[in-house]
Amino acid sequence: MTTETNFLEEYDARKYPAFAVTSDIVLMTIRRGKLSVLLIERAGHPFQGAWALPGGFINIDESSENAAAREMVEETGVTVDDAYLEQLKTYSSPDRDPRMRVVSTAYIALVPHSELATPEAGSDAKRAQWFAVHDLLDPRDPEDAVALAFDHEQILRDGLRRVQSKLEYTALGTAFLDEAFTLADLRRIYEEVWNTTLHAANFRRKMLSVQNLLEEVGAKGSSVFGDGRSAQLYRRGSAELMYPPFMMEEVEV
Amino acid sequence: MTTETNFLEEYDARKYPAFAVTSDIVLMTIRRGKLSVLLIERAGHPFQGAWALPGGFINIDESSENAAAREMVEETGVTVDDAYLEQLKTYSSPDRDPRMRVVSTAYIALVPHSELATPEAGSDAKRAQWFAVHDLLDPRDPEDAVALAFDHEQILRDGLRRVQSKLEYTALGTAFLDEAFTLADLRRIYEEVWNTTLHAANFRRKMLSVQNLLEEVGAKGSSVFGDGRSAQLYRRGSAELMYPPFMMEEVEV
DNA sequence: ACAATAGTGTCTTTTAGACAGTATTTG
DNA sequence: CAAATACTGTCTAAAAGACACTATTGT
Repeated sequence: MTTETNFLEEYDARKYPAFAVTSDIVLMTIRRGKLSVLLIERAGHPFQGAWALPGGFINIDESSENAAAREMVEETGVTVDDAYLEQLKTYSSPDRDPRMRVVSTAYIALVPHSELATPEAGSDAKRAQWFAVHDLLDPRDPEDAVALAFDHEQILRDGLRRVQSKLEYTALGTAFLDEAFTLADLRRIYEEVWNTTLHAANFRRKMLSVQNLLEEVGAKGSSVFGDGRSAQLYRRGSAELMYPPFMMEEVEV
Repeated sequence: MTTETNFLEEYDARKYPAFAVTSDIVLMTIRRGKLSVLLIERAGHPFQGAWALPGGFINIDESSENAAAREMVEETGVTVDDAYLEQLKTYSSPDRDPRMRVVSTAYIALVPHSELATPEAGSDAKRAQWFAVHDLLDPRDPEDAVALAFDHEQILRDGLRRVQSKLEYTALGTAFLDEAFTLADLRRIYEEVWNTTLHAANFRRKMLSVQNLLEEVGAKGSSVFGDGRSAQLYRRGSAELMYPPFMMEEVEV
């Protein structure tokens, strides 16, 4: 921490504003065919009883990414090996937490649902629950409306948009799936994250046309919710990026 | 963590690790035809004499974005009205600053070069200088190599990549230009940021085909470095996004 | 056998890339 | 007028979208 002598004084932390720094995690999976996010019910004030993203304070000797991974294990039982983890954005509005000055770096975590322990397995006894993301953010039924604590609804919206756009030009969709999956499985990921329907034949042609994106695994299996003919299994290949990208429909202005 | 009711006490900042939080700014412009970044020579330890991104501690009552804008004015004379400002990423490795625990949120700022006061106009007397980004990050001449302080080279690389990819699907290129510009001006922005050459006729067709991306301004003018026939002037239109995108060449693997 | 989904082939439309050639303006 | 760049038109290749049809598997 310290190397020299005279500037130590000058940079004493007490001479600068001190902040609490947290990591919040947007943990998403496809559960029962729906894009879902894990939320935790707040036990204390403020926002008591409201739902919030899992997260917590980062330790003095760890990075915020490390903190995100640690909190995720503690609160959800998901370990980083299973999860894709990516920094989303940092939220620093001075009044985002009424108690104190907290700067929070949000992370996106994606997991195959099969990897998940029951959320209740977290070490502390807080109640955790999966929520369907689209129902929560754009409720058709008023009953689906959920009030999120702090600025967590904004964080969730930002996280959803990030995942949606990354599906366009990366192999990120596979992060929702087990190692071996069918093209129908992958297509359903796209359909659910984008909240749309896709043309199966064209989706196949597109995905298989990208070099090294997917590679066949030497077996056939049934798609997750299969009900007919079983299909070729694939695993993720070495290509990280799709070029040209596979774009969502243009957003209406 | 917290489950109790006397939360005020429990959330006292002194009970949690306290961090210094800073904002660093990747301020870029096209100067003399080259994509350039403003760096400041460090006066004190560590990395004394090395070049660093402008930035500084955020105040207890402001957001990190606000701090970035404020520091930019203080150190470079550029005000936010002139600049495009966007959060890049947060850097939080525990050993990124040898003196103390500092978490820094980096921002990208883009300005038309004509808007710039001389960098020396900053309030504190530190030396500021423009560097050509591509020469700095990928020096062909060993003389161009510049050692950046802290993890600022990584931040600059991340910032460059962000700007490069945003040119693909947004109207961000116009942030480098004055209000009225020619298609040749805009093309030169793309060429310089992507460090490539583009086909002028196809570039024109692409840009003009996106609805509301550019609108004619009722006059002709000469391109910034024009030497022949003068051209139609455009200003940025209402469209934020380009669909379909205008992609860089595929990155080699 | 039938239902259901996997997978193939092909036609059309759109977009990208290349490039020839004309039009205008500056010096 | 010459040099230089703006601008237009057109051909070709690649990719996207739509859709008909065949193949294979589970029940």
